[in-house]
Amino acid sequence: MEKKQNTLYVGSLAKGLRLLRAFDESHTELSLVELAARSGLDKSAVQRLANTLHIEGMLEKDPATRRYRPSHAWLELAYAYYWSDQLVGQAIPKLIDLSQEIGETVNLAELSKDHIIYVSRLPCQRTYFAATVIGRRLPALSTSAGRAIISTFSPEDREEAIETWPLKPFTARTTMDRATIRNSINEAVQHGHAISSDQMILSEIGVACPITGPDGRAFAAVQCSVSAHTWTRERIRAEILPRLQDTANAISPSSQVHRR
Amino acid sequence: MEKKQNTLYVGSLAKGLRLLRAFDESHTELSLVELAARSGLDKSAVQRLANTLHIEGMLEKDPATRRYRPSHAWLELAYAYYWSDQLVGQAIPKLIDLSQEIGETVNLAELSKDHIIYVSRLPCQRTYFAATVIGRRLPALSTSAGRAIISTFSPEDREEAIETWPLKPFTARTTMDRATIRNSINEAVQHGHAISSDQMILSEIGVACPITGPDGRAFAAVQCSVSAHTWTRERIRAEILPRLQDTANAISPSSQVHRR
DNA sequence: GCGAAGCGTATCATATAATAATACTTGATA
DNA sequence: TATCAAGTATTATTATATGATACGCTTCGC
Repeated sequence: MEKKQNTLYVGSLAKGLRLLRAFDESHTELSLVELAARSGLDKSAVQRLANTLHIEGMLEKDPATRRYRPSHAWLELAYAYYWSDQLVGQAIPKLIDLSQEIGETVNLAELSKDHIIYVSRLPCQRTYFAATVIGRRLPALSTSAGRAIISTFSPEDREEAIETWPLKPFTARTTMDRATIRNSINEAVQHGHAISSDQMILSEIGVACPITGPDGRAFAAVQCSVSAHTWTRERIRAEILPRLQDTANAISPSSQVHRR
Repeated sequence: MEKKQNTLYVGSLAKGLRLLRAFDESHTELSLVELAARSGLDKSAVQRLANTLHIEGMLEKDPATRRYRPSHAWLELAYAYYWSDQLVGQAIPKLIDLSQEIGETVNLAELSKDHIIYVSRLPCQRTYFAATVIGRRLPALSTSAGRAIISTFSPEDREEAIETWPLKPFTARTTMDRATIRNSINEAVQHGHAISSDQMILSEIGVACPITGPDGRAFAAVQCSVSAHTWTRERIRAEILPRLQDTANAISPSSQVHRR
């Protein structure tokens, strides 16, 4: 149809990947026609591709309903990812210590273009926003982790991020005003950490400290989510922040002993 | 080459998936020729397929070294998986409670053919086997979780599993003798839980209780990993087991209030 | 500092392998 | 029982993926 591009591009493979991406939090199992609808491919194509994915173990197929679901292979890919990500191995032990000390949920977030993605999560308190969020990708501007990371950018990059990176309302109180976000990030520049409330879930407060590279620019953040019902910003600053900051510093490559 | 099969099979897609699977714990980034070697495809094919995967955001490419790495998209797939797995959502809150109570690492494992796969992990103590293992797939016979699950099978299925399912030595002390494994599983049948030592890592003890479906057959297990340096089997039975068992029972669908 | 080897990149003629239309089967609904 | 929607199977056609080959850039050993 659309002559996609050069001869180094395998269209069938790309189409197959679109099928995988058709699954998300609100589409956990899909029928053939639903897959076709969501991927924009015709029924025949989906039939062939989904069948291939099934044979290759990438899609589970319910024999009764004929509907497709993600398979365990999707988790195996995550497993492979973890080994490939230097940061995760470095950070996990320190994150465990941290979560034990403060007794609250601790996350590791990485910058992924103009989003952040949660790479690691250590749930502690049983909170209602304790849903597993590993692999969740959120607009960087709307998260404490993203703002902490952006706060380490050069003024120009910072401004560009604030002006152009995407926003999406998740709660009624998600900040959609870029001026407000600019203030929040400026505060982060001052204090070395970012705090945000009610961005993803109501009455959730997030605190984050950037993990900086040798050049001082952050590419990840240690983040902590707590309930506004039991915490105030003041108490967070007093009780959580110091340890959070220490952990982030300890993880930052600039502070690492040079090895390997 | 080998005329794979019918017309409902898209070879290019399958080949692309083979590239993804070329990455594992010991192959975290691969060059073009390495990919070719590991996937069994020729250089040209890999060139095209890897390029496609890169364009589609499934592979990261280091501009300097030209080597490929898994991308964040691999985690997004895990995210989608979690939503599609009923059990995870049900289990997580209870697993959090459990890990808080006993203060040790708690895992959720599911049966995946003749392997088990770790679906969820709540690390607690900072142990040296605390490496993130979500998505790790291990021979069911070699794990406490696998044995706990098998122990709920009918005698015939149990025997078939013991005789035919794969084994692989991970440590010097991994049990490779099926008779010994049979004993272990028989014990699990008696007591409703399985304990194993030194199977994956030396001086690691695993305890697991099966999560059973309405038919009494297990498809998953709650598992707990502790260090043999601080725990004995007796103490595990006394202090961990009761709560572990309670948790597994609470998660088992047969015990759930009927909803949805 | 030179030659060779290894790797990534680019190009192209060819036929394989994916396509999309169509027809068949099944099972749910009313 | 008739109708419809969804899943499945088959086919001729051609577009699409193929893999051989050639080029250029690094890296290494001598």
